[in-house]
Amino acid sequence: MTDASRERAVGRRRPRQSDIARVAGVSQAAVSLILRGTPSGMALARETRQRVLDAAEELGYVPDPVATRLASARNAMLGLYTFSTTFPTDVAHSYYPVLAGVEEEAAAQGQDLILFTGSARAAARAQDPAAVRRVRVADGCLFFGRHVPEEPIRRLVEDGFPFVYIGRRDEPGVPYVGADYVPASAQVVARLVAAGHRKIRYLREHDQAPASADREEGVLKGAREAGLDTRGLVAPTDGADADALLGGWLAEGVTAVVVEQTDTGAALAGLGAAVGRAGLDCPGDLSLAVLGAATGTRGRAPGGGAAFSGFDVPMREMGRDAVRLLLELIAGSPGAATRRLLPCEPVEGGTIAAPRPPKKHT
Amino acid sequence: MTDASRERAVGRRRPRQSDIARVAGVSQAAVSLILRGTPSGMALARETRQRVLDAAEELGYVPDPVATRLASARNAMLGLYTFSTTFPTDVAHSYYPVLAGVEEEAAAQGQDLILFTGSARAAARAQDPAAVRRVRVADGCLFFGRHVPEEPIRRLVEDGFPFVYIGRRDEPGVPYVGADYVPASAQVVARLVAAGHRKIRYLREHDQAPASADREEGVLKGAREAGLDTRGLVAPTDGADADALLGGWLAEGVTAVVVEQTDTGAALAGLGAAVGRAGLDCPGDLSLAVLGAATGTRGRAPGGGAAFSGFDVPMREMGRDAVRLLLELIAGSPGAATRRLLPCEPVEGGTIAAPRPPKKHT
DNA sequence: CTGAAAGCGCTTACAG
DNA sequence: CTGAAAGCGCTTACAG
Repeated sequence: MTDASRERAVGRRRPRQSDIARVAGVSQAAVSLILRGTPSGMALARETRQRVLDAAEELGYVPDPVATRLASARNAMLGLYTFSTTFPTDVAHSYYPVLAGVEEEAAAQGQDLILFTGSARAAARAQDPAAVRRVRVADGCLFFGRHVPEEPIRRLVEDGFPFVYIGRRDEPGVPYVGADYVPASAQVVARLVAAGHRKIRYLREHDQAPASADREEGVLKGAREAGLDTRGLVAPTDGADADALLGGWLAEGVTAVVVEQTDTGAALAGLGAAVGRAGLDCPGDLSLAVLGAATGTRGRAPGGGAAFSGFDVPMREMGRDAVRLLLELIAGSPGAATRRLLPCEPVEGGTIAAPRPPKKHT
Repeated sequence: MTDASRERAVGRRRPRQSDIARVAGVSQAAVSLILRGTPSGMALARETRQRVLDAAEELGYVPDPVATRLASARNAMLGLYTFSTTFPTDVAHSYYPVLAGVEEEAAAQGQDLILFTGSARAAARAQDPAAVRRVRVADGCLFFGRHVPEEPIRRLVEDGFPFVYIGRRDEPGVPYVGADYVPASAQVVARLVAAGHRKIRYLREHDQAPASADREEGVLKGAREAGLDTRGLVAPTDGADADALLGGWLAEGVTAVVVEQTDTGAALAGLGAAVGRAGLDCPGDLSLAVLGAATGTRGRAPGGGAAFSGFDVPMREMGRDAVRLLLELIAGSPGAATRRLLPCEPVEGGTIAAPRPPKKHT
């Protein structure tokens, strides 16, 4: 068989190890050993190795990740499963920087990413274990999203499949990388108090997620530490009732509002609009603070060009660190804790000022 | 061996078809047939099938996706190779909707996406053929990006690897899904002419990409068809010299400017700023048209709140169609043409008006 | 130092 | 109608 006819015989089909073996005149197993650079592979005759390497190059060989994985080795592929579309229609979607961080670190670590298209449909009937189960084609998987099917995840835990949540989770034993909202939120309240505010309100969305629970906990903690009255402090909203809420608060003498910023941005958008309609100046008439905008995607205060005061969520870093943790889990050697909370950077911003009328400082 | 001890022997390990086979007293292959509900599976004795189904249920069997994919010779994984980071830092990056379309269609077709991260960067700084070759782990691959290494791609063509470009390409034989810029651009000129403009300029970026070439071709075509003088019509810019260009044009009596919108948005941004600095009203003093903003991410005209007149690039649809075409290629049965141009939807917008002073219409 | 064999968990022809 | 066999493309012991 000539080289030419041999190549033709291989045809359109992807080259595999046995093709290389035939060309190089060695066994298929030897090809595997040599290509992977294992000790036993390196021990083979230098000239043999070169022949194999050349043949692989010439044929354009690339290992089949599925076969590799089945034969129980590593893929160098990390899964990314978002419980919603990965590329949301809303371009400014708040969790985007997380994905950028994931991609960045994966690239740095030489890992490719498999996007498990959580077919909007699958999310709806998300209890379908098969949908989640296919993440096994990767060495490990990152999960991301507020609404998470519990049952399929539990199975993954049982099977010992390595995965990491992006965002804190309540379920015991589940590794995650989240943001440390409690102290960050408490500190925002402390700043308001330091500026002279005593009548504060916290506007949060109607949403049950660990991130929301943590922010509220932090706000309450901050209020208590400052000796503030926490009755009526927390006000859930969907954004539509902002005018009424704002009106009531002004009448009560509220001078500062803390707002939760989440995916939808509904609470902040609603309040911002209400402030505008009421013709209020921020921070002149009312101080505002926002809990958790993504770094670099912060909004602007109503009317002014000032950035919101509050803190940033280290989304990019969360993505990066989640990749690192996942890789540690895959290697079987989690270096540090497997449940991590990253600090949120305070943002000075320009929406906090002393309350009007200015209180005389003692 | 009792049933109990057998079950214990199976232990923590996930149940597989051979376990079911043992319990139900049939062959492993029969289990596969029955579980998959194939014709041959359905043909088996009703009672036998029930026994297998029961055993599967009892053991909590779920098929291993890795093995399934290996055996069925399809990975159900499509590559997505972007010649830059997939998740760009700039959230408003213009090609984002394409990715959304890709994800959407992939999900609908039950395909997962492999993001080639590390390799992308390596390819960029090395023209490293090995980097691009890695895409062969997928069943096929989508390529996307302006700056594309040619050599590795040629290699893929030779090997018969299925792939599709998103965006028109000049290389013969390369399948693509692009936008039909020529007629869309010509039509924009026609609209300007219909509004009474005779002195028009086309501002394009310094960039050699098929998309840019097509737009220019369309503008020239439109101008010729309207009997306009095409000398001096086209002006390349990097955005920095906008003031000078604008000044010159006004002196010449130019009443309308067509601008190319690309990734960077430099041309449009530069001109918009210049118009603002000159204190001009748009479209009162100058009509503007933009060639190719992504649907839903259009900018706003300087000063006013009006959307730019021009056309939309059907980015989302390009992404979707590229997935469809790729799947056809993988199946070996391209239904329609393998080089497709999708129509661009005209955008009425609010930046085209009759030139001032109004010309008397004959 | 080298090669042949078994196995990962499935699917799919192909004999009885 | 049913079952045993081969094969998907790899890895990893294990003989020579």
